Amino acid sequence: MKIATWNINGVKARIDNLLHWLEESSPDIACLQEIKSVDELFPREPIEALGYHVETHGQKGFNGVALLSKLRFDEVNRGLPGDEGDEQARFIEGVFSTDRGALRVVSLYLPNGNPVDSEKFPYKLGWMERLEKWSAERLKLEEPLVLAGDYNVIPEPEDAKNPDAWVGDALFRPESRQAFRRLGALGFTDALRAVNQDDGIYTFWDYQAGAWQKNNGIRIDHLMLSPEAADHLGSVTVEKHTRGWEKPSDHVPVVLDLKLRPA
DNA sequence: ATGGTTGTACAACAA
Repeated sequence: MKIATWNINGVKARIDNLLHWLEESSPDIACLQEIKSVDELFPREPIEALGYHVETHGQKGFNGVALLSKLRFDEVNRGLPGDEGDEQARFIEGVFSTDRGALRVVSLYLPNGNPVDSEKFPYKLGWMERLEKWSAERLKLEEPLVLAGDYNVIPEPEDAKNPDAWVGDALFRPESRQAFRRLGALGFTDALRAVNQDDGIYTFWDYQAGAWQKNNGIRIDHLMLSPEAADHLGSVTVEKHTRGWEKPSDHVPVVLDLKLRPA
């Protein structure tokens, strides 16, 4: 079963690319981030025409996440618990039936956190704490769980072409990296790193300053697996070619093959 | 070091 994550940076600007990618890559479950759309205006019809069920958690203008699935949703939960005042749409969980029982998949868009001297950085760290608490609870279920999305965290210097340029940035601050590592300490596996330790694997290239042409990228889109999901880990692929398409997103899809089958 | 780009119910802001 293929589970993919992709920050599409605006679903309206990216709908042609998205449909082409769905046909080409054909993930069973796709986790999208930065749809930048309210639920009512999400272009669900052409996606449903390709055989996908669509669930969104959107807001006007910014943020917004979605789950597209060839499997029927048994359950959908929107929003990361732990802060009643948080209005930002950054989290959606779907539950599916497989040959090994329930599979939980989360599409998450972790806050960027810049500038670090603003309220945005503590919001990011608070969000990561809430994610940690929520994840620790979910781990008790001992089920396959995939936390997929744009984490806005560069885990290690090897995950950036020019790590020096990111020192002090919210994506590379020690506090952000520590919070990411705490997910590992809880028992989650970074799927890409479990299958490939090479340097120079990136998932994001800025639109500015010729970053793509210089391969000045960073790896910030991650699939974190519970032990029961990691037990079924197959291949992990970064679909870098999509960054060279017309009107590309600044992120590319990361696709995980889990050795599970739909029920 | 600076400036560079793209998206969003179109206007500043986010990244």
